[in-house]
Amino acid sequence: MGWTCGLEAMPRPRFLKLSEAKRAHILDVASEEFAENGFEGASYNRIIERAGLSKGAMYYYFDDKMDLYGTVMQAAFQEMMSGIKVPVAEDVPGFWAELVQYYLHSWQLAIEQPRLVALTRGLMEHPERWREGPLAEMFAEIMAFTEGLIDRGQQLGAVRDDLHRDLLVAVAFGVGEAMDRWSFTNIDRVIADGQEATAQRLVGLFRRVLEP
Amino acid sequence: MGWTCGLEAMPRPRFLKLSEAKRAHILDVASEEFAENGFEGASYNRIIERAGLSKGAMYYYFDDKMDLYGTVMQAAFQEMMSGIKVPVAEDVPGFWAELVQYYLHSWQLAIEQPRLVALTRGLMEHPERWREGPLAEMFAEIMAFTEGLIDRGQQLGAVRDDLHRDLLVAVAFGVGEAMDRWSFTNIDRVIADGQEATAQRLVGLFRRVLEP
Amino acid sequence: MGWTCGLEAMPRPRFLKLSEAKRAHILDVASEEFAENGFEGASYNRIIERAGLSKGAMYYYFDDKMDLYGTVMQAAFQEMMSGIKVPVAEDVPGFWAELVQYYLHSWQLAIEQPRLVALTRGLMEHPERWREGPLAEMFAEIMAFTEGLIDRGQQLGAVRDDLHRDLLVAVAFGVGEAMDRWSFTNIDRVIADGQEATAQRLVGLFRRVLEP
Amino acid sequence: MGWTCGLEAMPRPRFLKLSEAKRAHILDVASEEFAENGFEGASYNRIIERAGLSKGAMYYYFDDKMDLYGTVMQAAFQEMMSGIKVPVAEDVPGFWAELVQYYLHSWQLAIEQPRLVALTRGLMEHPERWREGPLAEMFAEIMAFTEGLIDRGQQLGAVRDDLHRDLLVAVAFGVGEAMDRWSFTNIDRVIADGQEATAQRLVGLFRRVLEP
DNA sequence: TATGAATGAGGCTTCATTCAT
DNA sequence: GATGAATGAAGCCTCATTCAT
Repeated sequence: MGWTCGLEAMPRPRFLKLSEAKRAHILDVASEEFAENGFEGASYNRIIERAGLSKGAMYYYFDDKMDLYGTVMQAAFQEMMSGIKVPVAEDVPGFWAELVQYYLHSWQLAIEQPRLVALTRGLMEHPERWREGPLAEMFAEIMAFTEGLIDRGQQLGAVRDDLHRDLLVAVAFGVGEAMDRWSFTNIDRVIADGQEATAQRLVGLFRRVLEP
Repeated sequence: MGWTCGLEAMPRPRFLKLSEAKRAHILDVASEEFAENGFEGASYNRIIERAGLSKGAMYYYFDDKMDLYGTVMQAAFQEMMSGIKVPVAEDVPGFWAELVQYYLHSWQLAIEQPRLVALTRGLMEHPERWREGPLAEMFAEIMAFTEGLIDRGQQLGAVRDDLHRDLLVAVAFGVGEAMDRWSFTNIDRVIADGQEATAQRLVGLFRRVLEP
Repeated sequence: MGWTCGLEAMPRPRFLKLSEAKRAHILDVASEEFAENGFEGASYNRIIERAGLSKGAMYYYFDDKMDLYGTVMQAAFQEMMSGIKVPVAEDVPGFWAELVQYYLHSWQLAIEQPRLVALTRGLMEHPERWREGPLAEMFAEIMAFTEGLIDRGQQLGAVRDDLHRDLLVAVAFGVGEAMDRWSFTNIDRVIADGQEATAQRLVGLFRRVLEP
Repeated sequence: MGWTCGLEAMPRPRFLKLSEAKRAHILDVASEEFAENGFEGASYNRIIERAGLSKGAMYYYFDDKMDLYGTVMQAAFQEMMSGIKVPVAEDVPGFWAELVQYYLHSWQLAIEQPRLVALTRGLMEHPERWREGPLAEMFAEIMAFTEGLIDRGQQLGAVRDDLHRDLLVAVAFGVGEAMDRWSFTNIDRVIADGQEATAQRLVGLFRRVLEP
């Protein structure tokens, strides 16, 4: 199975009954606030006000601030994972090609929807906070996917196995995030150098870190 | 020139008149609060209370919350930079040895004073917030040092020059942070594998990324 | 005449059209909430939710929170009064025997259905609130019954008449409630001493207060 | 030692530094609200508003609603216990005289300051709620005093010992409360019959319940 | 110098109730 | 008959900051 299974985990029937437009508007307002301020820094009142809802209505749709946050994050998560399938590479070149695709996909997404990056960053900054609760499984899924990727690479001999897998995952994440952040800040250089060429050079960094 | 120049940049004459012990206590309490909760999440009232000061006194020493934060961060910055000299390597092996020393130094510091890590992380999470204001120059100094390092490496031929310097810096930072975070979370593994051996393996990752 | 007359006093035709099971379920949920939290502390929303009804339905069956409370209290009242007949004693021993039966009956009920006790207690705590409104007549009925009992006792010479009847009633109530509360809290002692023996000792307290 | 020891238990230095008038006004407003509505039913915002304070000021004086409640209850407790000394009776008549004095004292107080009765009633209604927390010791003191009284009476042979002490205490409390409540509601009758004569008759009820 | 009383906007959440459908 | 979306006042509490003394 793919990665959409996480979706059913947090059903909010009343919210889902809203019109697509209204739902999108609420999530848009909320995700903007959460992206800019993180969970703690975001003002629930401000979200409610900007969404044009009454207090009661918001609490009718969502249990509380955290519930809304979970919903926003889940939508973001789903969008980030859309188009990403379970790894299927059968040989070393295929593995790297697949990994490159993954990165390019997320890179593209980050450029098109920078808010997703901010949301994810806000989430990853305090991993201990989400150990339990509705966001735990999102974490678990991301981790499971990444670890599966590394495992596959090691099986194929594409990925080094002289370091702890957790460390490899952490460093790969760090490299990816740094690249995203850089390309985000220096978007004009990316365009100047050509998106394709830049991408090739960026993903090369992954191989340097991960290869045996 | 060394790295202590940052200190004079933000003079707070009234605070400096306090006794060393009192000053240290205030900064200790404040840094704990900021480290645990970040800037926005920290409660200025709580800091004042725990420091055993009156409201008036605190607002006499510091203009406001941000002013205190700046002072705390500057002290942290100074401590992190203590013992770090301007790079002097004259050949490629010397350059890597110097870089290794830098990382080992910051690694050791992170293990001994985890609060510094938390403070720095809190600062780096919202770099756009500090573009202007008292913290801007701290950023500038760190960047200048790092860029100087990279420049030196490229002059010596130790560091690749096919990528933008900013990107190299960003990725190196990302790798370093990921390694710190990992070694912090898995401190028992570090000890089990031996601190020395772990360090060797960790800094090897830097070379992979940076070498031509 | 018996004590069921109270029922017709507060007709709620729409609620009565419900099936017996549904009616019982609603009253069960509501009485639990009211028993645990009193009238003010109870959450009407919570009752509605736990009863599995829609908001509209609940407000269709009951005018408002107070209306539901009145219905719950009336059902409780009816249950408490079930099996209690108008006093018929013709002599002094018979009077005391009858009074003992009344107490034992309510004691048994309190042990079997502690919720009734909580409901009644919540009602008695703010008697001034129910001076007017649908609960006033319940009060009146209880008082009428009790006063009739005292009157009968005085006629037979079983009950003292040197104190105001209201005072006697109040004190008798107070004694009864204290005994209930005590036996409720110390149920293990009641069982240890034997329920029969305890009851005998408890009702002896009534006679001490009421006898000439 | 007397009964004033409970006082030092809950110091609120900032509140105590207020002028006597302001302190009295705040406690007056608060005690009225708590007396009328109990702890849960009372509105902290309403108290703040009626006291003419800003929100911040109130939270400067008191930690929270419960803290204010504790302070109010403690003042009430102190007033109720004022003039009550530890029992000293040496013989049976002295014991009853002392008990009568206790009741008359509290009766007088209840008539003069009915709010105290309401406050106490609100407290006693949910004893389980105060098992822990700042009010626990008030409970303990009241109980210790009452039990000490009963014990003394049993030692002298003035009080029956065929019933559990707890039961005796509970019933005595119940009788006292009922008498207070009655005399409160029927204050005109009390005056009509003469306060002295009424008191004599009322305390006679205690002896009936408690004597061997 | 130094205090600490005072502010009031804003934080998240629950409430009983209404009404268009 | 019956639904459930919507309301907005009110709940308790924390915040960074000011200012008369």
